[in-house]
Amino acid sequence: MVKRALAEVAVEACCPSQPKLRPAPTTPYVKLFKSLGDETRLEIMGLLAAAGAELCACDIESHFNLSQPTISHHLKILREAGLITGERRGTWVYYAIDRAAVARLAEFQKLVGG
Amino acid sequence: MVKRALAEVAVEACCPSQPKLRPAPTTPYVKLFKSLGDETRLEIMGLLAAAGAELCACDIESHFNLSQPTISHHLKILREAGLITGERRGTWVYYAIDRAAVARLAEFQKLVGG
DNA sequence: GTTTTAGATTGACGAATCTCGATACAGCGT
DNA sequence: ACGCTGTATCGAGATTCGTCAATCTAAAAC
Repeated sequence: MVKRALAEVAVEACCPSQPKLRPAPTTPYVKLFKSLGDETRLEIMGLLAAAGAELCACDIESHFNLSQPTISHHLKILREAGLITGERRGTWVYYAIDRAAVARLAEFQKLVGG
Repeated sequence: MVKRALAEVAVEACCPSQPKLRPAPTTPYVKLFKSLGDETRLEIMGLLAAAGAELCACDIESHFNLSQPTISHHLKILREAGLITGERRGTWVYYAIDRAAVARLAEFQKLVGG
């Protein structure tokens, strides 16, 4: 009788009472992934990675069929997400991949099961 | 004279003529990052990671103050991005992190400078 | 077959996002 | 000081996205 009652409970419940599952905070990564979740911005990252060095904004612009304000906007988003660094030298601004960003990717990767 | 001419060019040009920089294709990662670029979906990933096992949809829903259709929608997006797997067993659907997704994150990481 | 319950789908609305033209700002050269 | 060039910011329009209530489908129990 007891045995049967337990069996019934097991069938009825899909979730055997996990009241307080405490996942690691993922909020810090939202901005990171939101920034990477755009075709143009990802291509900018690929461009900087392929260059292996810093590129000036005009260089990046010339690789797209997008207006200058649009590229500038994307560069700003990448900068604010900590994915790239931008340094003004004279008239031009040079952008490069921020290596700390790669580290944060590794962190998240470990978090989700690496 | 020749020397001086070269110097002038170096000053005037920020981009020393890199006509065909051929970055690795980043397009395949767009959907991946777009899916991760949402607070709720990222938290679902954290939940599944913390569980270390599959969870049924009802379990995931109970951790949010969002409607059932909304969670279902997010789960679909994560599934279509290859980030999680969903398997129906009887009445319930069980979700788990797709380990291949972690591998793709590592790929991208290597691409941008790991 | 009917009822019940877990999930998925549909349609609609508000918010966020991408894009552009126009404009403003920063540095260099004259 | 003035103009010129590279970059950033400011609206505004168009599209995408997150959310919900309502509805539909799938599987199990009766």
